[in-house]
Amino acid sequence: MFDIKLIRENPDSVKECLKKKKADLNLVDEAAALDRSRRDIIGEVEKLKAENNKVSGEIAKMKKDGRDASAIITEMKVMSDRIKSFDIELSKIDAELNTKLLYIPNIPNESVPVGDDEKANTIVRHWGGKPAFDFTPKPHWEIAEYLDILDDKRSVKVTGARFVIYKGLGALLERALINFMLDVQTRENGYTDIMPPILINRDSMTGTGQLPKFENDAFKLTEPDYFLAPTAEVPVTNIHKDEVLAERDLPIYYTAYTPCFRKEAGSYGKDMKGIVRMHQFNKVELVKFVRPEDSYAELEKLTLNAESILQKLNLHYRVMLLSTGDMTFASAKTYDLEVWHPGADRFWETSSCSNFEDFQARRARIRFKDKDGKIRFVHTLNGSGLATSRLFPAIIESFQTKDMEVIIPDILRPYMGGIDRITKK
RNA sequence: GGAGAGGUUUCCGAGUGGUUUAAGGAGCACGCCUGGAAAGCGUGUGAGGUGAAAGCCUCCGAGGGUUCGAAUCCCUCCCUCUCCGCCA
Repeated sequence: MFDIKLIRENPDSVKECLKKKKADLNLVDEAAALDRSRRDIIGEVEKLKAENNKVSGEIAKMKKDGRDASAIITEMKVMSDRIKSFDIELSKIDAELNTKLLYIPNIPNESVPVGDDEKANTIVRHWGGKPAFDFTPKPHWEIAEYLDILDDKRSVKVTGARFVIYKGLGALLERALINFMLDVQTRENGYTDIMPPILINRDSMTGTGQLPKFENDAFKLTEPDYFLAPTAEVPVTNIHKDEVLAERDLPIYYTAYTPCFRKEAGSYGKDMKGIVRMHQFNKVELVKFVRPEDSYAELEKLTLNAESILQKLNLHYRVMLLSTGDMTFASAKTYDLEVWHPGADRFWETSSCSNFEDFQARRARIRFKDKDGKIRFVHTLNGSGLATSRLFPAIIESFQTKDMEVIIPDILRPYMGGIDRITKK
């Protein structure tokens, strides 16, 4: 949620910042105008209410003394009607203003490169190197089909396009990855394991910023008014919705595995091969609630926590700092981790690590009481740690052999009953 | 899904149309007392909005309604508990 006070105090610098994020700047002026009339009406109606409260007390006293109050009561009927019509007007303006604010994106941090799209993203660092092959590496869908570990034909019968069935050692590898990632984050990096609900109510979807603007991107139940979680970020961040935390509780680190559901609206026909763009995929998520003064240091740590998974798996990747035009609506700063897919001969985003500052906290009303007893919004962060739909292919493609076997990375073998490779049955 | 009972401030808990400006108690904070502590006594103790400030306004699960006036009466919804049904 955008802070109306920033708009009230300095609309021009707000617009300057939001321009970088390609926001509709009219929203700022419209919000400013609504804020002005809102406060005008509050001034009026509160004067009337104060008067009304005073006279009500007098009426009570007269009744008690057995005096006739009918003249004043008649007078107060008029007053009451005036108050009611002001209140109706006010709640209309409140709702309009609130809607405007919910459609304004977060302001990017100063360290974020300014640009229109992903071309302006900058490479922060590389890790590892492209694996060398003495043959042409195959894409994961060819290997997976040969090894019979993924089935994207029968999943169409069960559901439809962009769903996949993991089978046999494919399912085991998927399960191993999830367990391995959760173990690393809980045992080494201090995250608490969470298994949240995956059906989400409207208020929580609004809290993290998916609604109201991006309702078409989410799967939705007809009854009740619930959505399928597009990421564990939504249920996990909303755990502390409407709470005032103690400063000593911070920072809070949560990790959660959930399936994630996305409509991928607007991507028809794109990336149809393999499992990189599914309507349902698996992801381990990292979520943090921190003090505002710590949030940028915490973003660096969170990104390293996500990177550690790729390093332990010995997968080549790069860290990108997203430009203002490529960032999501709610984010103030985002690093993407892109893992190398040798068979596809390209990098694929497998993690997105963001600091939302107080944007989500304001929407979801997540606050803390600081040392001086002052109540402030926390900063929220999250990052994938990681998405298997991009990680599974990276493993299949990076560790393939000439005769289409897949060597299991050492660290995953204990999670797979000790097997060292996937071979054709 | 059915029947019943509930939801009040940090917590317990009173309140069934007008001195409720939400009693009382506990907890917490500060002060007095004390060699120190406990007990006792006193004072204070929520959030949001608005305003330069004093102050004022709003909030008793949520949203509507009745009334000059609602924690209190009416309607809808949500949640909790008990019993029944169903079920992994």
